[in-house]
Amino acid sequence: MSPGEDGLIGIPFPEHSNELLSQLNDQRRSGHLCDLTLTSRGARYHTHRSVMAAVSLYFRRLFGTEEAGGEGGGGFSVCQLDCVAPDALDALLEFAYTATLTVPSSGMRDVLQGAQLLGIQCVADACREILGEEAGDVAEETRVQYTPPKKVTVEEVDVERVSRRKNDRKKVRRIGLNWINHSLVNPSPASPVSQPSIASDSLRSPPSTQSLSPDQELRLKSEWQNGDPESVKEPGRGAAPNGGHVHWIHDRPRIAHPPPVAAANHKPSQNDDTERFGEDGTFMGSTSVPTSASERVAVTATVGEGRKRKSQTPQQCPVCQKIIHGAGKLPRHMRTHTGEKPFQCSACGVRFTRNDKLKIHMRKHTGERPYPCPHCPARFLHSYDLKNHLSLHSGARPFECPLCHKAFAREDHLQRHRKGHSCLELRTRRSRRGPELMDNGREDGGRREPSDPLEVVTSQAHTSAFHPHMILDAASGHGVGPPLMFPGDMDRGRSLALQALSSQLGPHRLAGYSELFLRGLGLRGSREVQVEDPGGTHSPGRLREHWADEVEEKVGDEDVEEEE
DNA sequence: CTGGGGATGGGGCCC
DNA sequence: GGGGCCCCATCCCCA
Repeated sequence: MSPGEDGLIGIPFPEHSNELLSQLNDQRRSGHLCDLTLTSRGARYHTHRSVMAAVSLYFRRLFGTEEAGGEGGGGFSVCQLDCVAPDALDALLEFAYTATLTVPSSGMRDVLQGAQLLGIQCVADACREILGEEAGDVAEETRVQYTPPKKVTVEEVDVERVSRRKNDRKKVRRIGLNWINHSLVNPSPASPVSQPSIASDSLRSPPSTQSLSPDQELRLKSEWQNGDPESVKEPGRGAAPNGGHVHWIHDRPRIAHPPPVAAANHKPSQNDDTERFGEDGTFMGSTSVPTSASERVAVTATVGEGRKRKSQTPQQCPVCQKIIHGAGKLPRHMRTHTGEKPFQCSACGVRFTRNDKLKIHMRKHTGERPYPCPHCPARFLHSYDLKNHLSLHSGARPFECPLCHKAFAREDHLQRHRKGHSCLELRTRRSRRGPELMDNGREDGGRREPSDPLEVVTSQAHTSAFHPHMILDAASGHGVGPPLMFPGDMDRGRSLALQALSSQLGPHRLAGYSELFLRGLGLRGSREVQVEDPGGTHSPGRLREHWADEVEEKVGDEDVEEEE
């Protein structure tokens, strides 16, 4: 969706995905519209092909090859999965339809194996996390870890005991979105040791192989179609607990579908079903994998703007599809997927993925804190810590909440504030921004464009406050604004009201009704007075008008046009 | 909830 | 091209 398109208004419904999943789960439980039956050792589970294809790399590719073979995606199928324990299969189905994996700890290993066989990477990662295993350890059937049976909800698993908490979460998110797309580079999704081999293979692969030519793709598809079931039948690597097969039984009518029009040009990269956003949300550009040096340079030019010079030879991660800039950086990045930590502290044994991080860590043992504060005796391990610390001395709080105008010294604290529910104050219409407002020395007034689409959403989801400017901006067709969102339940009515209004008036007209509409929603009025100068013109936090003012500019322009 | 320190991943520069 | 070093952004944890 592009809110920037003229005349379009985008209204996200954040609950939609949950409701959709819930509906699908209801259908599954009732057997309604189920077009796929999974069997495991006599147990039968009705499900939906589309859901399984969405959640499982195995099914995705299986159905994908069917599609490519003109067999179509409809009909009814039975898939025999004796290599996946019934309980594990049940848990994985529950996960697919609820985004929550509930499994007794004693069955975690079965679930892990099932997840790996079916290519449900995020579940496999979570299981590994719980089992305390590195990727690839699973094949070591000799490892036995007994844990008392207890219910564990993976979605809510608190991995606070694990140092790599954030990374794992990120990894899960990334892989959940993108790993499936890696099917052609990793043609053995069912292999329990596939994940580490991905990395190592990719590291051995020349960069040119990271972008598959159509021929390569077709060849790999063929390999998958022909070879992968074999690999499943022969887990060989200790995968199948019973040495069983994954047996595909076709008993549905074949519906001939023409092969995808762009099959020959279809790349296994982001073009499929994921946006081209990096882990941090950076838009990777409209091209897929850069296949030539010039293309790579072009991508670099669009992605890396922070430094003076472009990075050298961006490479695409075969796992998460992210473009990694800089020569020699891909192996470093790959370790974030493999969990490999080759750098160990000789003093305490802690391991790190990167040598430079180990070096910083060693400062803890040596007592070295190379970043001293010039104003106080404080010293810091990281330069950025010093930077943060210096803001304390300066008193600068350049990061201000656009809604409650609370100022923060650190950007991440503002982000936390905005993502949380602490901002209950709504202050909207302010006097027009004057030139004095950019008084924090930053061109953007302390504002950073949210690079992560999720961040965009959460930014708008911030608090229960309804941010009218977003509507106006989107409706006015200026287009730079993110999509609309009314995050809280209390705003749902407003959302519905907006829908109704928009449907009657049309988005263009809606913009013209800004004042009326907002007044009707009771979102303007008394606040206007108190926000005229909430902090004093020269207060440290008077750096204001980030997102709000930016869109307010547009609103003002719109108003002028309306008056004219 | 906020302030502050630490951890971690990505990018740029350089050798 | 690989890797070291550094800076930066972001996240997590704790008080």
